[in-house]
Amino acid sequence: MTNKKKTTIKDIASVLNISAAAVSKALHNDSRISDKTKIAVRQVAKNLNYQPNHLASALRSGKSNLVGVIVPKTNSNFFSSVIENIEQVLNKEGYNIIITQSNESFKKECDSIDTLLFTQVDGIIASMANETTDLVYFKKIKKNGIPLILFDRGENNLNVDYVGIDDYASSSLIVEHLVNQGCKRIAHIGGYKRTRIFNNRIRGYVDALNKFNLPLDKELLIESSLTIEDGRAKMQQLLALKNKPDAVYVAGDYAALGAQQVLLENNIKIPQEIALVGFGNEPFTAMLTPSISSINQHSDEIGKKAAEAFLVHAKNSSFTQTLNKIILNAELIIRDSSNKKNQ
Amino acid sequence: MTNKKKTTIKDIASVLNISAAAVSKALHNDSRISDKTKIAVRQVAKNLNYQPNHLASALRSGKSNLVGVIVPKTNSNFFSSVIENIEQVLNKEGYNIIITQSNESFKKECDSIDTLLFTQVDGIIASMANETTDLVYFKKIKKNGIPLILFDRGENNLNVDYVGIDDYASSSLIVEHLVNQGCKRIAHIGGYKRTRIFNNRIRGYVDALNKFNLPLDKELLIESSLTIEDGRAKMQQLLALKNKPDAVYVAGDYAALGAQQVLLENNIKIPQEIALVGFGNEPFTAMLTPSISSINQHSDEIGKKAAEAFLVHAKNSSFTQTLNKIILNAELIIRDSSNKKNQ
DNA sequence: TATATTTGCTTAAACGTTTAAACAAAGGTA
DNA sequence: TACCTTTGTTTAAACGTTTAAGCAAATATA
Repeated sequence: MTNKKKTTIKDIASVLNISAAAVSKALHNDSRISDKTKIAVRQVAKNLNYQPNHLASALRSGKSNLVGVIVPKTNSNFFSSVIENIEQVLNKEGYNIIITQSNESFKKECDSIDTLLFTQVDGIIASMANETTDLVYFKKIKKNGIPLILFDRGENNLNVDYVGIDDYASSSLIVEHLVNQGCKRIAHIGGYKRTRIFNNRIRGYVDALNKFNLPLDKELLIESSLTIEDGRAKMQQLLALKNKPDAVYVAGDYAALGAQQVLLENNIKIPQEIALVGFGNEPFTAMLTPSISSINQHSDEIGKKAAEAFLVHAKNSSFTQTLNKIILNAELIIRDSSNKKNQ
Repeated sequence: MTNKKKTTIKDIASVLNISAAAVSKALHNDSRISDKTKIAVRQVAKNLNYQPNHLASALRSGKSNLVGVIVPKTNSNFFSSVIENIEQVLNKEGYNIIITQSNESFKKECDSIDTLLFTQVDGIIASMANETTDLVYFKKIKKNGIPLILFDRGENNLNVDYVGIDDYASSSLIVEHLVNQGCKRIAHIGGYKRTRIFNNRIRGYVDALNKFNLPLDKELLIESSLTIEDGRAKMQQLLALKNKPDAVYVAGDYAALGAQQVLLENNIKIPQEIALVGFGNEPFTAMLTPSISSINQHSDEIGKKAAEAFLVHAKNSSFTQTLNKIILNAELIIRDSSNKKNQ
């Protein structure tokens, strides 16, 4: 009942009176081992409930078969779906993933990187914390010669692989849609400008306004942490303006939810008085009343592409990490919160 | 620029002209090594950017310092917060965690267990998938002699540690509160009865009705998967009754959100016509209009206690796994959705 | 002074695997 | 017959640590 010793290849070898090396080769289907031996080895392995010691093979081969994944927080559908897809692709190739949450904290992110390096992961796939501006720890990953793949929050000057959607074009899509709905004063509750993706969304917004000959009103462009709470606060700020907007484009769904609550509490009709568009296509956007239009970020594709990008490096050990952007087209899902024609 | 060989203790040893063993001991602050040598070793280690090889020490010591965590899905605040707290406690003790999501699928859960066993984790902390009724894979963990700690969805007959809240008493708290609000027909949209925690909530509900001399109407007791979508469906089912309820207690916040949407769409006043209570205290419950009353499951405490329970086993290697339930008192957070006095 | 203890290190084996090199036996080729 | 190839295996070293055992030198004890 107590800790019986684990079965090793030596145990199998001694049962069959062959060498441990032969067992190892038989289990790896080496062409120089006879079918007879292979079958016998597999049978004994099964009988003794043999489980290969991953640590020993990892030590010998210099590969841990572990990939680290760092996300700001797993509690959104976007990140949990990305992770799920990374896991799916990598498990098939014999890799396991270690997930860590940075909680949007720079310090926690640095700790996570140290931990993952210590654990000898074969690669790191990461989306950066909101706070992060100093890239020294990500450079440390590169210095260690470990493949680094960034996604979503990660576009930068590190010259590594990046997988994400076209944020600039997404903003354009949204503004165009709102203009088509007859909106003239379109506000943007954006993320922090220092984060590249949010900056791209802001640039896309500004350039699109320009394209449609709408003036840029600085009061209508606000930076936010994009939490529900901050979405509420920034919406209240917009409602306090003398000249209110007739549409609000929020760079995150949670903040859009907060904004919507404030609008509803103030009995403002959505989309007639103020139209609302979010970003991320979290499942709840479809379930709210009114449902919120949003940008589908293709979390499944992002996860798969990121995992595949890692595998490319893992297979060519002589890799040199260079800038390699994989940009997916995003898709605007139009729902009730911005669809006047449907009302 | 390319993969320079990693520094090992041998490199440090040869620089100082001492043995590798001395270096190892110096780094572990062995009392039999002189301060002079310790200081020199640490200095050289730093200069050469030495990173201990976790795989080698794990192989030698038979411990991987990895703990597997299996959750149904990370995308709720409850699970991501439990994970965060587990990580915090375990990192301090030198452990890293590997998180896997079962996606509520029995098969995926089994795969996760196999993967974690293969990775030689030192322990597994898990919350079971909705689908799981067959415990054969969890028994496999026990058979492997690896500590198993269950939390939230995991109460069962496996005779292992369990950390969770008092679901039975929570139901009682809710029913009592609703009775105090003057409700007489209290419905319960519960989870699947086969899952112990949901069964406990159902029993608590039934017994509490009895205690307050309210009749049990089978039409008002419904099993659900507790997703937003199913919460909507089950609420619609309740509204279709000739004799509608005047309160609904939903065993999960996401389903409660779905239920609330249906109520709002039907212009039913909350809580005056129908009062609503959820379960889990997801942050969004406080942000909705009306805010939803809910049960605080103390995710932080659950995470910490689960990690501590693992550490107890890890420190006494001669452990025998027995039933050890840690049940936390839950707390009812009363908000607008069930507070008539406030309206 | 002789003996015991402490200090500070070294040696060597071990953890469980993988793999290059060696080699015997069997079969093929000229 | 003499040599080459293929087949199927063994031997031994290696991956980077940890740790029990050993030992010489310094210090303490009587």
